[in-house]
Amino acid sequence: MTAKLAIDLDRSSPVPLYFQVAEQISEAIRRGDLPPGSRLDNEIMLADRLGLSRPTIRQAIQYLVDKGLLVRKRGVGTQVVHGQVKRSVELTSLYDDLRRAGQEPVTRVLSLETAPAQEEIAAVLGLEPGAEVLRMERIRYAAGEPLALLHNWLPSGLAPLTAETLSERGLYELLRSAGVRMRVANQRIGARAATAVEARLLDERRGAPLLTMVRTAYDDQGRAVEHGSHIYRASHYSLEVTLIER
Amino acid sequence: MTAKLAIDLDRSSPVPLYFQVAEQISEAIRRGDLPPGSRLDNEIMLADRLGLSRPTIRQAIQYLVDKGLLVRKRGVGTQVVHGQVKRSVELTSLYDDLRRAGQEPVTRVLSLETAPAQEEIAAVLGLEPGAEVLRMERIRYAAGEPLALLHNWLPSGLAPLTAETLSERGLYELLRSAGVRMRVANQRIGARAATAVEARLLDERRGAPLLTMVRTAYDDQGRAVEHGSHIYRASHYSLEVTLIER
DNA sequence: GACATCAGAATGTCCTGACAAACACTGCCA
DNA sequence: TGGCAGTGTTTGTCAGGACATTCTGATGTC
Repeated sequence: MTAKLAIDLDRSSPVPLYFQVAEQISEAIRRGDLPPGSRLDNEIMLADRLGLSRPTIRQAIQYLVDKGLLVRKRGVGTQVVHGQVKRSVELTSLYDDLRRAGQEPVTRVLSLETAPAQEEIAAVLGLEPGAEVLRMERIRYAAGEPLALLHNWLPSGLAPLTAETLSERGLYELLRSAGVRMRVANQRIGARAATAVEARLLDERRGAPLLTMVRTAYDDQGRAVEHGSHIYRASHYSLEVTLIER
Repeated sequence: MTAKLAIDLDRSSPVPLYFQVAEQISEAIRRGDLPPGSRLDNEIMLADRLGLSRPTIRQAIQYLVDKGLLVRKRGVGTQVVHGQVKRSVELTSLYDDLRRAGQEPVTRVLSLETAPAQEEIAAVLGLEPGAEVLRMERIRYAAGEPLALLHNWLPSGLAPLTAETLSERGLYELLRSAGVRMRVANQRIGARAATAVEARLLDERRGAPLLTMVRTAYDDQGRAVEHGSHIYRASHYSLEVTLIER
């Protein structure tokens, strides 16, 4: 059964037509106008009805297929995916995650300084050994409890960061608003027992299981923009990852 | 500087032309013929030289941009991404990971049985409560040491699995060769201390930190095809995830 | 009644053509 | 010498058309 699905286009807008179409289909799915399993009109009909060409419609649909919202099958048609597929893969930060979960994260900046990079850090960031890097250490609280100990290194001069802004907003948010566009991140997730120092900072017992994450994020150009080594209280936090295979 | 980059096409092959182009560019990057940062010819020249149209070339390049191998900028051109971007996001299994790392994983099947699904399991798999599911428990060894305790539930009748085949190959490999096409997976990663039973099975001390992963994988249609609850020895294993943001 | 065959429907691939927008560079002018 | 406007290059978007491939369901035959 085909929903009527009203889509209106603004040809004078700088937003590409295919994107306008994709957004409105996506909205319809989110609203429930297009329930899981329902079939879209075929591409030619859609193109006809909206006064667009088939490639434009295809581009819109392809965009949503890549995001995991739609499924196409040759000879069959395009359907809204079944099941509660979560949000697409995203480069999220702990801060974003907590905010989305309705919490009010609080950050305490333990240290923030520029210094010559240690050899290992310079290597992962792709800098000359000894180049200036910004090094910071923070504790993130949620619901009044310490949640994670965050340790980051950034190439110096990337963004104007102060202890004050870092207390109020997340690192990724600050980087994004400074025009840094992160595109690829590699993260390694492990676990280990808390040392005495870590236990004290995180209000855990020594030997308590901690979740560790080491991440390096790269921008458009493949330049490293951030390296982080974080530990989380396993009793209070777990990581969620959604993978989509093309 | 533009490498000459020889690409030969087989128009009689069933492999799409855009894919042939993408594969060969990808190969050239892997071989080092196209070093990071080097510029590709512009799309029109490439199309001209290969006797293809520009949309076909664009499709090939877009494919590689999505995989994180290339970067495009309007008015500038297309470049090979800097930095050592790892493999794209993939739905990997522990077995695949170990094989790729050059190890020879061994699996011991502890149990394998069909039974009515518990309520919770039926819910995550999207089945009627009490529907038949295949439940299995395995231990995975690498280099002679126990590495992980794997607990899985599958809708019954999905693939012909026996304790014998499961000892020799990975679950995901078996599912794939049975025609199951996994496309989306949601995984939650955490950590906790080992219980006495777990410690004995994994040759750890009680209370040792373990990495936990709960994953549900869905196919093309959004139907759940596998649910797993695994624990890994944190001292011997860590998870690696690469995220690409579009 | 079961199986094979065929037609219709839908997406997949590929082509040609055109204009718009962003970026880098050059040369002009103050 | 420094800033600025113009110009060329390159990718981004969009149109319209053609044929191939694959899946579903109906038809027909044994």
